[in-house]
Amino acid sequence: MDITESRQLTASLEDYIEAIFWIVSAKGAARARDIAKRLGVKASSVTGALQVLAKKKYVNYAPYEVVTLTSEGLEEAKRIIRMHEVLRDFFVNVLGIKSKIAEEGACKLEHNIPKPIFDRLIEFMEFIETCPRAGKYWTDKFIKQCNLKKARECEKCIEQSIKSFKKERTMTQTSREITLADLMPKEKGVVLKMNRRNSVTKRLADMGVVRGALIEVERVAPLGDPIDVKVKGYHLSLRKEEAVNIIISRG
Amino acid sequence: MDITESRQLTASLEDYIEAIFWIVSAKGAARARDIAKRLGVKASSVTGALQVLAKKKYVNYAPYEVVTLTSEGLEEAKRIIRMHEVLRDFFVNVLGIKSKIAEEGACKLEHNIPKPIFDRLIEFMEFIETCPRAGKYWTDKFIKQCNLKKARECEKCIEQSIKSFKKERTMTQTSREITLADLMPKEKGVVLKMNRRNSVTKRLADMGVVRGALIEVERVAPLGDPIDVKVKGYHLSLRKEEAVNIIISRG
DNA sequence: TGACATTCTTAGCCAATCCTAATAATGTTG
DNA sequence: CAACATTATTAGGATTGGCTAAGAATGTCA
Ligand SMILES: [Mn+2]
Ligand SMILES: [Mn+2]
Ligand SMILES: [Mn+2]
Ligand SMILES: [Mn+2]
Repeated sequence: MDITESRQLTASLEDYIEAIFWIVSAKGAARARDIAKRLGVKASSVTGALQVLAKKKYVNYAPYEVVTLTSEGLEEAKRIIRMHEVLRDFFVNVLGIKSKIAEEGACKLEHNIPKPIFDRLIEFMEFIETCPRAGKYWTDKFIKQCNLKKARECEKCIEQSIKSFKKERTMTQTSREITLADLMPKEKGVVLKMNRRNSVTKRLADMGVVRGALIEVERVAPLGDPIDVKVKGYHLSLRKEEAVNIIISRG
Repeated sequence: MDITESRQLTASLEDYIEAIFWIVSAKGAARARDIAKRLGVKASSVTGALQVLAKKKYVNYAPYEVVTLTSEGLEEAKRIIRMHEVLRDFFVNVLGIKSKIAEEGACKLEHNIPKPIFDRLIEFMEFIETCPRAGKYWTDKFIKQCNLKKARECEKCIEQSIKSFKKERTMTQTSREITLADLMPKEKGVVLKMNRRNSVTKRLADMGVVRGALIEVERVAPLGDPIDVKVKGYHLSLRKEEAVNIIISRG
């Protein structure tokens, strides 16, 4: 009925975009054969999918030539990969699932998750990481217990928990405020304050860099600029002058 | 290639089975129109699905007659509904998602979850409910925080947590052992011991009634027999003489 | 019982997504 | 550059799962 080309993406097409993204990341461009291999389909199926994706303007494609993503395609790829990674991290870090099964499961489910559930899952994972009553030790406890098929020793856990609560409390009281630029790769912090209000902070706020959010440093360039961080499943790249305006507490 | 009829079920067919189960539960038998309405498809699509399901032996079907599930169909229905309910309960009870979105999301995802992930999710939900460091108050805290978009007051939470840990510890020490038959509907307990080893306890063990498992009483018949319980997402019906052999601690 | 309404099935269509087999384009190498 | 290998596309087909439209079966009620 509508004359305009539908830009709708099916689960299958999303997987093609995802695959193309990763192959392009690794090799600069994707060939049909690479895509076929990665997705476990025949080359003729890839040609068909590419023609559809090209019509929808998600890929740059001409017969017998290599494939890249358009800017719209790149946007979609990032969206899909964010879904994939959040789910995978939940499976691995919280549920303690083995990496391979977690990847496969994430890639099956990533296309069907309602947005409110996805958003809340991210918040929940943050809550687990930052709440003093849970934390890494707590999830590890769960995973270990599952793998050992062993009853919990709550007595010990409670005692240790009370101790670490008290320690954390005194630490929190004495710890100085630092900025995001002070963190090393793999370190995490909780956003306390954003010093400037401008278009950049607004963009960050849309991505979830708000008071209370958990932020993780992924990479820091040699001269400390830019800084790659992860917030709410988004991978962001910040300039140092932006990072120093984000006041955080280590944790 | 294989001459035998495939019994493979697609996501769509699983939804038909699920729908038929609920309609039969409510009305004794399902008509094509009921199914069409529930799934939001046209009646002709239902006829097609029913013909496929009948060939695969999941439904009792003859043209113009009402539909019921075969015993294989019933088994599948229970499996699918267990998936659905576990996911829904995770979304509602842990993530604090609104019931309608949780139902829809569960029904989308239920067909694609790898078994190890599903199993571990159940264990994780049990862990949250039974670990003294988490518990209902903890998840409520998370949900409330999300809905109010309000920073956590960890100080208070920690203090209260320490207090309730100590209280729980003394309670646990003084509490007498009771059996599953002593619980009222909606009460939960953790399995401490199974007094008898026989085919019944073995069947229960397969369903997850083992030491440490969380078990919830759903309904108790007027004379206290049978007792409907939920364990690991399974709905089981136990006779009282079986229930008294399951030693639990309340909570 | 007969007319009309409702329900169900059939026939035919379409889109998505995979496949195989044949063919075309491209790359490699002596 | 010619022969051969590799890679990509096309053509044709199967399956799944929806749809509309037409008609058959069934139910209802005066
Ligand atoms: Mn994926
Ligand atoms: Mn995927
Ligand atoms: Mn369902
Ligand atoms: Mn479903």
